[in-house]
Amino acid sequence: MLSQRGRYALKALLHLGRSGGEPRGVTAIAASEQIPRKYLEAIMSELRRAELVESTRGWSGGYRLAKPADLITFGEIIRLTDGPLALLPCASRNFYKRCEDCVDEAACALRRVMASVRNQVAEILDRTTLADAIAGSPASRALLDAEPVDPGSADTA
Amino acid sequence: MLSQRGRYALKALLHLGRSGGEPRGVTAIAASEQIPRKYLEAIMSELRRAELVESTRGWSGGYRLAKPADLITFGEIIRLTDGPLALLPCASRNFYKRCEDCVDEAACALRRVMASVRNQVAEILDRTTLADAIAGSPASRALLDAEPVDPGSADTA
DNA sequence: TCAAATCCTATCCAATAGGTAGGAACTGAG
DNA sequence: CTCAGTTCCTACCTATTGGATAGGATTTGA
Ligand code: FES
Ligand code: FES
Repeated sequence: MLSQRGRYALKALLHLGRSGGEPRGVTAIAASEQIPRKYLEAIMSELRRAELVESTRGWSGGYRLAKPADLITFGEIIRLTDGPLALLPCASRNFYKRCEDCVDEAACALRRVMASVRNQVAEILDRTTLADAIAGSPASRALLDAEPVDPGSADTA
Repeated sequence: MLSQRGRYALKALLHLGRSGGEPRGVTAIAASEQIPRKYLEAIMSELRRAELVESTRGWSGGYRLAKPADLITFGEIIRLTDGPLALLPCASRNFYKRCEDCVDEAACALRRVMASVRNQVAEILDRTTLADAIAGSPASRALLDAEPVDPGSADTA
């Protein structure tokens, strides 16, 4: 399960994606998405430091996406807020860490299974963008149907 | 990421699966898998209460699997030790819980994406058994081989 | 009877999640 | 210039959880 913080971040970013390029204030987002205002403030600050959003202060300031919505993937957001997608450190690509107590990593049965899980998860989350989700997620729908992916069709961005 | 506890449980169960039907004591498992003995003791107790393993006490006692290794799936183990497979409560089948702050769940873009992730994860974990993993995971290998193209590299080799 | 095993209850500690408080700094409208 | 509305920053709080240990009661075969 991802953290509430991560869920809020995703909801806020989707909100921004829906709002075109207009800056939206934290207060507006918080009210609209039912997120505690002060908490969201901290989250947006983190997203800004990670350069997923840009901010303008003062008068009619607020936040907007730093990139087009079809260039921001769920994968990068979740990795930012919740860390690894993998179920085990040894099965993660971006946050790899050795399992101290596993004698032979290459032969570890557990790791093999978890690596395949990670691959499937990353496949979806790194391909699905905010724009996809907003549009009704055509990309993830293809994956949802559990058909082996046909490389020729269903091109995203 | 799953908890250390969950990882220990999986390692212990795999160990039992490899040991045929002979009971293995906690001390033996702990030493062999490099798990803190007293901690593993508590974990095994939980697995027994969940009827994944059976125990015999006294002289040459220990634990053994309560069912054949090809009838115990990773899914049920992980759900027991770490709860939901899904990334969001609203995307979980077995631990479903409504998102209080989401107005219209049926229209929630976030939920759609997360539901597709959950389906893929459950697909693997509910099909892969301890026996599969021990045998070199033929089931998960099939899924692993379905791994499509890397988004960053040249398409359709 | 004794040693080895499971079983049970109670702690303990550090880290994290989730959130709040209060205010400094910026910025356009008036 | 002033002011309201905004982001920004630091600090703090509390409950829960993860990970583990302590100490012993209970069972059981050699
Ligand atoms: S190497 Fe990570 S579980 Fe074995
Ligand atoms: S319904 Fe769960 S995130 Fe919207």
